[in-house]
Amino acid sequence: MAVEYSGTGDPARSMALLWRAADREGRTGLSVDRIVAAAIELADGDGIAALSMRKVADKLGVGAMSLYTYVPGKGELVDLMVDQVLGEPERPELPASWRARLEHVARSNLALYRAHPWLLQVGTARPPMGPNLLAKYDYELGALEGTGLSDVDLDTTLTSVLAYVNGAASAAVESAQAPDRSGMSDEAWWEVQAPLLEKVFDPQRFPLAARVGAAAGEAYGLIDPDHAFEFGLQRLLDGIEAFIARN
Amino acid sequence: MAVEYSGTGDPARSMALLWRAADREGRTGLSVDRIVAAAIELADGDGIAALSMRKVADKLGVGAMSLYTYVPGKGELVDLMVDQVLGEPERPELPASWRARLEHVARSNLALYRAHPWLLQVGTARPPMGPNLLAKYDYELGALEGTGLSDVDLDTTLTSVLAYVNGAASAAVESAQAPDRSGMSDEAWWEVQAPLLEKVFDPQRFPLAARVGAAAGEAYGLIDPDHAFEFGLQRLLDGIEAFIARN
DNA sequence: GGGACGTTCCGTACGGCGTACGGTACACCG
DNA sequence: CGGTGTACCGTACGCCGTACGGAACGTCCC
Repeated sequence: MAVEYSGTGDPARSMALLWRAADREGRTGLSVDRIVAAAIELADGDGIAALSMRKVADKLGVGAMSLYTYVPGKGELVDLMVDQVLGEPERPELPASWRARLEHVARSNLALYRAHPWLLQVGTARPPMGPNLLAKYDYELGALEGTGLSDVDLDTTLTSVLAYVNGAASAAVESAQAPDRSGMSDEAWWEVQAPLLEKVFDPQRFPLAARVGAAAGEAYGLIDPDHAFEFGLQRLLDGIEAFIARN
Repeated sequence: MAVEYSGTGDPARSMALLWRAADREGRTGLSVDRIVAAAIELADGDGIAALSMRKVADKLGVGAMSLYTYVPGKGELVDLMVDQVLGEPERPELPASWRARLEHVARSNLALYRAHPWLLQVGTARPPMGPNLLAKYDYELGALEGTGLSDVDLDTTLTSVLAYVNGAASAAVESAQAPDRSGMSDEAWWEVQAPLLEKVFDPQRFPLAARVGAAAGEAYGLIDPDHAFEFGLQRLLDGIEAFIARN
């Protein structure tokens, strides 16, 4: 397994692609849009590890090298995929309370990660400055409008919430994928693991881990990653509420 | 870039490796420990994308296939790397206040991610149940001891903090790596990006993004990812404090 | 000392990857 | 109909993880 980073090619070319300047269509009907769509479909289904230029090309009934007429390389293709899916979530009028708005933003991001788990693997520093990223940023900032926070605090607060969502969504999404990926339910996994662990783990040495681990295992279903997501989100929003109140 | 998942081989073999049961040393001095150490060094330096069995073997002056005498495959090797680095942080006696303790836990995890950025890319569902993971869990639960929370809430609260740290550390670490990886400072990157963006971005359409983005850019240095990390952490802890108080 | 055996080490090979390079075949313009 | 630009893509290179089978070695028994 490795990690996908952004394209490092000509920034002007990348920007033109993101904003679909000079969008052509070849004689076989190939286009940037179709390539990006096929790539997203592949990554959604089999994970980003299974995304290859050859497979994208196969899916489109085209030779692998034909893709390079439209896209400079795989890095740039991933950038395009990212901006593309960032445009998917509907962005309805937001409710009146900032807290309900921010909750909506958080859950909508979770849903996006759920739909496209590979988003969690692509770097977010130096993001692809596409139209959908910008629209998303604008929309999400709107959640905090009217709270009286300074512009800088607005950005920082949103960043913190998105950081939390990223981390909690990682746990939730991975946990949801694990059974499929491994062909083993959580229960089955534990049934294999528990007796092995028992042989090497000394509860005397780590009493807290033993006690709390057992309690957490017992309560599984009540405290799965989805509930952990909501719990942490509410705590974070409580803290933000206090911050807003005292500002 | 792809993503590294855990080994999917024989769980008993994996467990034996993690706990170093039956640790041998070959005639060339090869051993699981030396392989894991070499792999960590490679991943720390060049990222997990640059970690390959052949490079690990080269580093040890050994043929690639020799590694497979000690380690079933790359997935298991990554598991071993993870448990190994989880054992690195010192775990001193914790301060008296739960809040100071939890802050310590959060910052210590950030430091770990900084030291081993590739940790952010490996899946955490179905974690490798090694000695150091368990020790870490036990130690970190200790931060919340004495707060009066139930065992289940203990686990959930810790999970939430770690989720936040994971997300915020992703941003901080990637942002710190970006200049090296791209050979371009943040300023240089913006100098290239800004004029391109100006051509396609309409501030009228996204007034909030334009205003706040400008303010955030202006304040950069004051609100870099490190400060965002601390800001969000304090908000989250504030929320947890309220939760503890009302429990 | 000699032989047998188990383990360690690894050369080779297979199927996959991203993509550089250069050629072919088509659409369009004159 | 001929010329030109571009879309398409076959081939090849250097990587990857690892299956397979053989070679080299340490150890033990006779």
